[in-house]
Amino acid sequence: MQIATWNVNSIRTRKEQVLAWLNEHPVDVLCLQETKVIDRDFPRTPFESLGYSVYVSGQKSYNGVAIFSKQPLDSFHCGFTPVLGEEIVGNYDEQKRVISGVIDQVRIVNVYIPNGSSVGSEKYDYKMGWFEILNQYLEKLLTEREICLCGDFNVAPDDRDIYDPTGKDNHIMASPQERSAIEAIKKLGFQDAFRKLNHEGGQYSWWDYRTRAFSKNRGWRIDHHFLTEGLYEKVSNCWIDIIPRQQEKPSDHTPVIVEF
Amino acid sequence: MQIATWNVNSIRTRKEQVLAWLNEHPVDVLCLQETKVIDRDFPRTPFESLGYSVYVSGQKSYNGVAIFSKQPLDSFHCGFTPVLGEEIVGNYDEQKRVISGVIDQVRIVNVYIPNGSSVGSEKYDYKMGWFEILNQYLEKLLTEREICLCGDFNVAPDDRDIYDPTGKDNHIMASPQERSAIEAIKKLGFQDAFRKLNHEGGQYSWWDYRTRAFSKNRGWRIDHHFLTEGLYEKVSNCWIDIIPRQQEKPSDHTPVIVEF
DNA sequence: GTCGAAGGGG
DNA sequence: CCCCTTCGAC
Repeated sequence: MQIATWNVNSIRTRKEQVLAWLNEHPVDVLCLQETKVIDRDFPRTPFESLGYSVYVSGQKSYNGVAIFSKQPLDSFHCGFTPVLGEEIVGNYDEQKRVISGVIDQVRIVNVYIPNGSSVGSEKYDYKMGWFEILNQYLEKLLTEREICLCGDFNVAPDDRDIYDPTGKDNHIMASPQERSAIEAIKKLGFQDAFRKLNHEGGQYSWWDYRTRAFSKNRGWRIDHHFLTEGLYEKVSNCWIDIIPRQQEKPSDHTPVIVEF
Repeated sequence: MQIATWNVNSIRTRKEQVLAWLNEHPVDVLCLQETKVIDRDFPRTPFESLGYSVYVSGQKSYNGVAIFSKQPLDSFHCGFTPVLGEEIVGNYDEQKRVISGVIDQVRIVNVYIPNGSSVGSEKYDYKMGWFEILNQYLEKLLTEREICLCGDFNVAPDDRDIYDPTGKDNHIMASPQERSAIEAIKKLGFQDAFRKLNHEGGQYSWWDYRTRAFSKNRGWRIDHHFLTEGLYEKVSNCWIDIIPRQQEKPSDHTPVIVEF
């Protein structure tokens, strides 16, 4: 089974590129982030024509997640609330950042973790609060079955995951507190699929548009698959496909694919 | 000599299509309207690389005209003021709608005539006032040499030039007053090059984006070449190329070419 | 429908 | 740098 994750930065703008990529890489599951479209306007049909079942949870302008799956998903839900209840979740489901379903007794959890703006900002606090809810949500789901938790985490787990880590310890996506949140996920029993087979740095999944970072390969590895032990041990490959980032009008992220 | 006119609805957005068209149709002169860009930001270089001299008169967001010419232009000017003086022109040169130069003893006058919004509106009055100044401007230039007056006139000269003329006599681009303004130009000695060789209706140069008018061929012929007698008698062909209007992300207008 | 602008976001 | 929205224009 191949499961890919890709922050597409607007599915309507990236539709043709995603279709072309799926034709070349007919993965079993594709998890999308930043679809930026309400469910009614999601361009489902072309992906359904490719043989995918399409599951979406979107909002206007911002955020939004989706799962394309060759097999229909079981036990599908959106947001934290169906698992944790409104009491615990509060308003953390207002932004559409979580979508999940089960395929072959594996629960896929597709997340778009808040960016956090800058360390210490209000949005940073929201990010950290979001991680706490995510932790509780995962704890509940772990009682059921194996989990593939993937998506855009907006965190580079360690210094190998940044083109130049010097002076980045107070930088968003690299602060100790954000990395602790990743460690907490690992403590639950999740392991970084990419790091099973790739031990070197220098492989990235996101390059900032603003500084023309891609042409200088000033990237970050912030898109991940975190797997429970039963899946992790079966991982045969995990790689980043930078080709889509080289196209005309690309997303700032590029797909990451795990195979097990 | 071939002279084309094309309202491109933003030269920056249409750059590649105009380049592709010029490669297929290496006309001697291309007159553009609605370039929608200040002169500093006009993408001159790709057209110069094709062998054209580039003359521009643009403004931010709206209007804007340009001439591409295989031979450099003589006696080049922009607006009415160089010919009529500020006294007569008033503020009619604030909007960039006129550009002119001489090639092979022929004066090219490229115009983007105001749309006029709706009959009786303030913008309609501006359009009619603009026609009056144009008339005076042409009278002056007629003392010099033959003239090719071309561009987007925003007027369908007669009922053959509208897909369905019924009930259009109070419609913008078809009102008696606008058609009188075209008649006044003819009275100065100009003749509609397209009508020398095409007597039937049903050939259009503009189709509204809004109503998907192109797919239903609900068009208007509002882009013209008006020629003085010495040129008109030499006209060997005049045709509308609808291919560019069939492309992806087209302008709402398509090129019209005269040959003499 | 499509354009450019302006403003918010990353 | 690129996306989205809202706006006026045609």
